[in-house]
Amino acid sequence: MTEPTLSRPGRPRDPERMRRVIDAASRQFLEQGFERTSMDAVARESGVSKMTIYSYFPTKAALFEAVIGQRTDTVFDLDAGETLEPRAPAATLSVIGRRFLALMRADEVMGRHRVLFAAAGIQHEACAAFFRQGPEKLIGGVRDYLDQAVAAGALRPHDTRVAADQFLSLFLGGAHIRAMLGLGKPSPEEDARLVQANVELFMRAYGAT
Amino acid sequence: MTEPTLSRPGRPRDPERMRRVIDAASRQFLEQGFERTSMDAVARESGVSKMTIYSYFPTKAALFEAVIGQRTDTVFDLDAGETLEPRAPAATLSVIGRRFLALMRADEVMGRHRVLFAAAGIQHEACAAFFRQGPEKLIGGVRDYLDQAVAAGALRPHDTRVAADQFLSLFLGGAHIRAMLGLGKPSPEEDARLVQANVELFMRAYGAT
DNA sequence: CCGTCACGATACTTGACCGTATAGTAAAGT
DNA sequence: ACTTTACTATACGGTCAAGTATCGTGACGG
Repeated sequence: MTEPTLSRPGRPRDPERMRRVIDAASRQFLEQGFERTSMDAVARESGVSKMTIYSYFPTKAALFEAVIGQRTDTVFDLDAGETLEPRAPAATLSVIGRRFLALMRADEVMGRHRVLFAAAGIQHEACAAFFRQGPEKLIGGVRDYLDQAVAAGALRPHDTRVAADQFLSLFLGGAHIRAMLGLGKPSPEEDARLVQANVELFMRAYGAT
Repeated sequence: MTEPTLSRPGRPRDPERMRRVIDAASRQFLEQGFERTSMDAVARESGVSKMTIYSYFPTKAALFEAVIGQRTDTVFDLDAGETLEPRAPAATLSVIGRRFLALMRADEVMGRHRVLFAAAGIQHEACAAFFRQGPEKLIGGVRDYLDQAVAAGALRPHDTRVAADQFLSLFLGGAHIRAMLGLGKPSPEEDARLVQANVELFMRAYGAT
């Protein structure tokens, strides 16, 4: 908690500029990847001088890490909107599935996955941060819900951690790979059927009825 | 079926060279990605002059496509080794799961996925070819087996095509993402448990007993 | 109003890398 | 022998991009 205004001599920094840089860099990194994005292009799109960017971030990799750390926390809040009803797991899992699928179909999210997979050996810290704040947190959230449903007697999985992973992974099959390869996304109807099929599989296996 | 030896004048091509080039390019592309691989490095590693490479492939992208087309067909033959017994789906799916998991854990395969995801918007043809010969063919193979099992009365899925996709996607959860991000592979014991859990989920939902 | 810092504009340095050009050598046919 | 083709070695051209250097301007505090 340092002073918000340190009141140093000279002109203060403009936080708006920083935001514009991150926004432009985010768009370009996630759309074109790390190597194909140039600092000049980021400067041009953000309307900020390249020198200013380098005054914030010492190197291109640093800007990249800032982009990855950005917004990863706001990705997904399971409890947003509808409340998760422990006694109606089929309906609740449908909601979770629909929202997870909408998330995974977003261009920004697919871009993030692509660029981080490509950076696997090189940007270890960014990959680790993403995994913690993304997939791991999501699985944990679903697991928490499953625990409630088990406590309510509505589900009987062997292991809620494993079951949460299984449920979410069901949405990462052929259609997702196809989309990740840039070969087109499924229609909303196909996605709706996917949600239904996956919830049904899950409930058949782990339902208490 | 053209003549194997066309007997043209001049020195014949050395097929061994071509193979060495593809091998070196494959290793580097799948390990470091398209952009970070240089033609000079491929020439150095393969022990072949750069000019010779360009006499085979007009451009770097062409060499890349050749690498992708390569070996994609030999990836996975479902019927290799054990025969698939339609009356014992639990055991058979365990075998399929184990082998699919071994495939997905291979560095070469993960590299292929990484590099093709990264090439999503750029190398459309390579991505399409990979999807057809990889995931699509695999799902089709599992689906064929499920059809046999249904005919034998051992399984009752709603839709074998959907069920095959579901079964395979179960192996693409957190552990797979973690590995794809370069954060380490699970132990053989963890993978064995994963196979067991997934087969159990699948059999509970779709088993005929 | 003056020092200090933020920022823009732009040119520059440096290096990597794709693809080509050139000159010479090796291996096959006729 | 002579031609034709495959191949090596090496150097080169051209482009692009990361990061820097310089000069100028504008904003803020004391």
